[in-house]
Amino acid sequence: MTDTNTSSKILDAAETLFANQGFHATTLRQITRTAGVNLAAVHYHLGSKQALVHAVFERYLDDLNRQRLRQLENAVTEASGRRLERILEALVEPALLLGGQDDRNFARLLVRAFAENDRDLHRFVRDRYSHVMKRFAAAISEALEQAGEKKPDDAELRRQLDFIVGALTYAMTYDAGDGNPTQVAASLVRFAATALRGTHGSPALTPEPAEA
Amino acid sequence: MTDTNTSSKILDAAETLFANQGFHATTLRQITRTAGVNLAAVHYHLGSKQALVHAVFERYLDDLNRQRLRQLENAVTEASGRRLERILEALVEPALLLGGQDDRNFARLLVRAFAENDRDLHRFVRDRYSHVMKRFAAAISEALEQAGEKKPDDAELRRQLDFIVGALTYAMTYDAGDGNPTQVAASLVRFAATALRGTHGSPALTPEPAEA
DNA sequence: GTCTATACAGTGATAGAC
DNA sequence: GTCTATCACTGTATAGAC
Repeated sequence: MTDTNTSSKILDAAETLFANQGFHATTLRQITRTAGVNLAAVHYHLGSKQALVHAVFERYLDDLNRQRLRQLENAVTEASGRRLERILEALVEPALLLGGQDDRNFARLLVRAFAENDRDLHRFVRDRYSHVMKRFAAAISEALEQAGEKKPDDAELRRQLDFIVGALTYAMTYDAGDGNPTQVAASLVRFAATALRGTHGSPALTPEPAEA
Repeated sequence: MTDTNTSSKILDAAETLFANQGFHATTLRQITRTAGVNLAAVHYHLGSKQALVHAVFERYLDDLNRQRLRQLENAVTEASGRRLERILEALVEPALLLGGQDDRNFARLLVRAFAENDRDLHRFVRDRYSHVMKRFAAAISEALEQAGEKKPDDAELRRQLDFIVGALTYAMTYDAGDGNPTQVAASLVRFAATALRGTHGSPALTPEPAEA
């Protein structure tokens, strides 16, 4: 925010303007004017508007996932009764509850504008943070295995983690008036934990889905 | 597709180009050239590029939700054992399995570009199809109530339906290679049904979330 | 009413001087 | 590294022909 070099000034200005106006509506001229740098500087330092969006996105998500992993480290030491919930909270809470209202606005707009700029941004993000999701999948699998009767099927668990991330991403787009984020986070954790336990817990009662 | 009037020609050309290139990358000049009409025609008939996007979006989602409601009508007549699954299939399958590969590509891109053009497109869609979600919420509530021990809490059920829609929306953005849509649909239905039954079914075993 | 030709201000990008 | 000048192209608006 108070960085002095040109790249950081551009990133900071872009972050603020994107949060208030969205990606598409924000022009490079606005950004460079706000940052107090020349228009051409953004191309020299970042390459293109699309690359600038990537960079802003990356800086935000790097931070988010760092916090998730930190919270996950504490969660996996939890006694088995609530461990699954603690793990899911580590996934959900940094995204929904983090920071002040400004941060939440930014998160919301960032996610809302997810698909705006290029068609493979989604894939870019998924690849960049796949190790985080792998880590969560492993922790969830371990928690279920310890509490349940069998080792969860990996492919099925991956799909389910995607469902949770999808629900979370959708919830991140809520406007301020759309509901209490604390309540939403708690509901999502309960929803996900119940589904995970129910589909992996007791083989006799929950038949495997037909593997097509 | 074979409509002769100018409006339909524009909508058809836009639909195809959007599906192949995304909203943002597609220019009005491309659209009008493909449609064989004058550039100004899009403003005369639709008003703006944003309005054109709305119109294309609307035409697609009207169709999708019509099919959902039709499938829901059959689902609610199902015997109670699998009724919840049938209802969830009515929500999920038209979105994931519908039509040929072109339709699926279009659905994927449409959803991927959900937030692209204006910041309240999300809200626009939610408002326009809220009656569909109300109908599904009522059907799910009824199915749970009949099978379970108590009437589900409406606010909680609404949140959960949002989670399911979020997971579904996310799954709609999968690329062709990302997984078998039939498998994804089946997994999502099972995931959602398990969560719904588990959180609303037996009060003693599944404590209410703290209502903040 | 419907469509065409034309113009306009603003965009992202880039070559080349400093 | 930075800046100016300039480019092709964008969405939009409108005057006027059919």
